[in-house]
Amino acid sequence: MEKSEITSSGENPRPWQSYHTVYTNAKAGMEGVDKEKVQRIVYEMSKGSKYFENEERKEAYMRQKIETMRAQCAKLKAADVSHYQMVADKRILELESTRDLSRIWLHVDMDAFYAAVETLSDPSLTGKPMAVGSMSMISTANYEARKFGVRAAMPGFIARKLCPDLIFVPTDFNKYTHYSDLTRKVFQKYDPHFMAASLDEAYLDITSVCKERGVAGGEVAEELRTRVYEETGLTCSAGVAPNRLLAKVCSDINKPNGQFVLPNDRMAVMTFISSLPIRKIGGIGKVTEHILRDVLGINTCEEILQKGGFLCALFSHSTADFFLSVGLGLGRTDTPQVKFRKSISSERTFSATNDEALLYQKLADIAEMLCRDMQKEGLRGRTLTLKLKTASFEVRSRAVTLQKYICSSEEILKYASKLLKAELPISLRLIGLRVSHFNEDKAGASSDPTQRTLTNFVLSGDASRKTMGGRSSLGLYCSDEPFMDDLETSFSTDSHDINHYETRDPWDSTNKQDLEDHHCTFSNNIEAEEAHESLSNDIAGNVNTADTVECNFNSCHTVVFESKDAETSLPQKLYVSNTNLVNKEVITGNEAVFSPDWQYHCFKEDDCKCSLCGIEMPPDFVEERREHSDFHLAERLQEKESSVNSRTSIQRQSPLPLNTIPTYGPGLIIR
DNA sequence: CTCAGGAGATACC
DNA sequence: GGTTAGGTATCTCCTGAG
Repeated sequence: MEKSEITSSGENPRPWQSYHTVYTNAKAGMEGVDKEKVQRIVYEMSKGSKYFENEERKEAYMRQKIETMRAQCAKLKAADVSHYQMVADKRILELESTRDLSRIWLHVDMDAFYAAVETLSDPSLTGKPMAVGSMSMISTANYEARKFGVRAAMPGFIARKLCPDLIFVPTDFNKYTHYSDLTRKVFQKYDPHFMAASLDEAYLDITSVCKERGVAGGEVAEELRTRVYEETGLTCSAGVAPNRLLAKVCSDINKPNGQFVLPNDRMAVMTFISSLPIRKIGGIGKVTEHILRDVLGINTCEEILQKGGFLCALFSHSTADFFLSVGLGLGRTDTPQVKFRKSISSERTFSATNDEALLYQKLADIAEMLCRDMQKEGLRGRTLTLKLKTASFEVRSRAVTLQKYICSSEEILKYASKLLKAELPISLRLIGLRVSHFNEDKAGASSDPTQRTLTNFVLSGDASRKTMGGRSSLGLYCSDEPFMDDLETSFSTDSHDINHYETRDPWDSTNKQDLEDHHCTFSNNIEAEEAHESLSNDIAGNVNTADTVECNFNSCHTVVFESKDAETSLPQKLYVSNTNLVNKEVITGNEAVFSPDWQYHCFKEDDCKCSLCGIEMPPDFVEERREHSDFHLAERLQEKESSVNSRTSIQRQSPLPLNTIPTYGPGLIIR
């Protein structure tokens, strides 16, 4: 860490040098900037503010972390050092053996995207320093503004100080989405499975294009950039390399409106990576850069390999692996087939207040916004996280995982209020809400088969393996394709109607018929006690839970049936995973292996008693009855499956018809 | 011991 | 005149339950 010199009087003549911000990192277009001046202005504008004080706290925390790690290093004996060196050497060999130089990846990055789009719609902005954003935060600055040190993630008032003539343009996502779509149409022609990383960035596997046309990656990149310009009037930069991690680094080299090609050659890669500052690597940010530099003296990727032993000694397995891969210039070369959203959130900053009525009002507004966003995508989740930022910029989060999936603003607000209540009194400047753990998402799909939910059981189609001494579905399907389990989660979006018995509300003590609630967790004792009362009223064990399902279900089924969504009344389709049966028995219009209305069979109209097992449920337990029916459906599937057991070939394929593949907003990969 | 969940931190655009 | 975003993902560490 660079230390500012201290004068004999104890005064630090250049205190700004030790004020580290994210925007001191070199960015394209900022080469000629007087960094010292920028840092001084940033420091002076920030000094004394609550934000600044918080940054200092964070900085102190980081320094402490660094000290601790240095001490750890110092404690290592010679024997430890050689041991970890061996561990690292072995790991490096293993990682090296995974090197794949067969693919050609292209990373496209639009130049100052938002700013460029704004200039397109208002040509009078051309040549003038301009930033998209507000006085509190800037999203993007054009190259004229960057000359002054203005950049993304910088507050507008500081930017204005750096560049008094700076023009501010408010963000307009509709506009950016429109242009983003235009660029994506071009990308699609080069790689129909391209990965959109955000509105303005994408990864394309151009291996086939290069082979088919007998041209080099650089030529394809040139052509693609020209076409993007023709279609949109916007320039972009590109990087061509053997993997995505390197392609991303390469696209930044000749920005703006340029490209850089790294050949698919091990020597070329190693030479390229050796002198590369670690901060250029995606995933290594301000903090990691400082830690690696101040603890181990690592500045370049080459030095990562030299310090491999220490990295293995200090960091977790996965983190050390990541660092070593970076040192070797390795990165992902596969094309994930699906990538699903794992959470959805909404947050707002406002002027700090401790007025409780006001805070609840803000909370209600956010719950409403989040609910709207969730409805757009038909999402329901069971974990709700409240995010708070205090007036002193301290960030806290409080979460609760429910036994049912929620999506209405009333429900969100109900639980969010309880979480907030426990924090009062408090002065806040931000409130946020996040919902995660969507139906059967990856995190919800327990790897413990005894904890699997009914849906998971049906969807994964692997039920039999448990009793047959086989491997879990993850093991079978995902051994060499890590995204296959994502594929399974894909069904979750539409599957909330065939669900398990986790419907109880930990805070609803009026629910006398609640089922067992072993997995619910609470964020604070008050609520837990309240819920405990409720739990004591439970009639436990009166219904078989999904956990008890015995599994003789051996892969290979696609079942499609429709039901009505309880909230929206919209028909919901559920696709149960499958293989051979896909073409033979199912996809014939809306026909399903099991009749669509089968799920209601075990409860006759107005009858609260299950015709199959005799269990009774109260008249208003509509949802619960349907879920109970689903349970029997699973049993039927199981029986059906045992009769077709001989068909074992597993050819996983997405059972989602094209038009049902959900599309997501910016930042998500659409496959 | 393993797993799920909670909390905080980090990173990227 | 004061003013430092919003959305998503991932990792680590910790804790309680089974």
